[in-house]
Amino acid sequence: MELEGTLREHGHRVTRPRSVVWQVLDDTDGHLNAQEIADRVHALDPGINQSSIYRTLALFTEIELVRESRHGDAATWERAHGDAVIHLFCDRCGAVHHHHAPGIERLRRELGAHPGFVTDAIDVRVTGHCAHCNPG
Amino acid sequence: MELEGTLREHGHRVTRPRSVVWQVLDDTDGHLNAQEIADRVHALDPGINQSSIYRTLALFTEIELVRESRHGDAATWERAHGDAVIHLFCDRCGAVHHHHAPGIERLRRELGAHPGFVTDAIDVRVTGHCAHCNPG
DNA sequence: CTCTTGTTGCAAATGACTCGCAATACGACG
DNA sequence: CGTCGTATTGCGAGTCATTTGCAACAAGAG
Repeated sequence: MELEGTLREHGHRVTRPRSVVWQVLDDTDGHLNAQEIADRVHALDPGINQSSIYRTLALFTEIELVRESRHGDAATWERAHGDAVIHLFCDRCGAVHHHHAPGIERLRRELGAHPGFVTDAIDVRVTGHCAHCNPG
Repeated sequence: MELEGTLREHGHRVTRPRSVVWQVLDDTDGHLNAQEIADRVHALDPGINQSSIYRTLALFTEIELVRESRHGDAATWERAHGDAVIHLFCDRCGAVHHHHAPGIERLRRELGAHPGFVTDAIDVRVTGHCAHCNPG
């Protein structure tokens, strides 16, 4: 199991909050904010504390099980995924879509040639609106 | 003068806080956080209130004189600039470098062909470290 | 089963940012 | 240049998501 292995690998224990938070994120194909995560976690186990959820998300982010994004003042979390994915933020409905863009590898190569900086992660974020969220 | 013109254009007045905040941002070639902006503003005019600085930054962002970024939980502001610039965030010293990348236009064209989403702005952010900030 | 120590739940604290409101000062107009 | 209407400011008091201190708890090694 991915969760248990990664936790152990980093010297962490497998606990109830961690299992449940992971279950929620692993079941979701997209971004969730703190409220949404808390709601879903509490649906599975109402006894889990909000602080523990935050602590768990911070840990998962650190060991790269999940990815945290901030867009404007909204924080969201999603299962970690490779770089070659563009995030499309809809300014109308707030949804975050994914778009696979192999061109990012080309960008990475280009940056590799940039002598002043050593690239770690690339995050491409596009703002705009979904086709069905018509311009207001 | 760019500031006065843009403010007037949008029906806003030119005031002391706005002039001073603009002077600070316009004199800086890079990103500043709220603290740094406040310090520099107060060096020019200690009487300017922090709330006014925030309100001014929000206004400038809205009329696109400046650009606000969030990286992790840090908010920074810089003079607005076109899309074809990549932000390089150094995880060690916190600096934000710019890298001109015309390839972004190609990406924009590619996204234009994506039927489900209408692109507004593209923001490419790279994390890593400056060449002189050696890996720890 | 026992013991060590990483984790949790709770409640209080934090801190960046926002807001309400009376006082102020832009800048249009005469 | 004065006058005036209204946008904007300064101030202090909120707000609210997230963090933290700490005693109770439980994972999991032996």
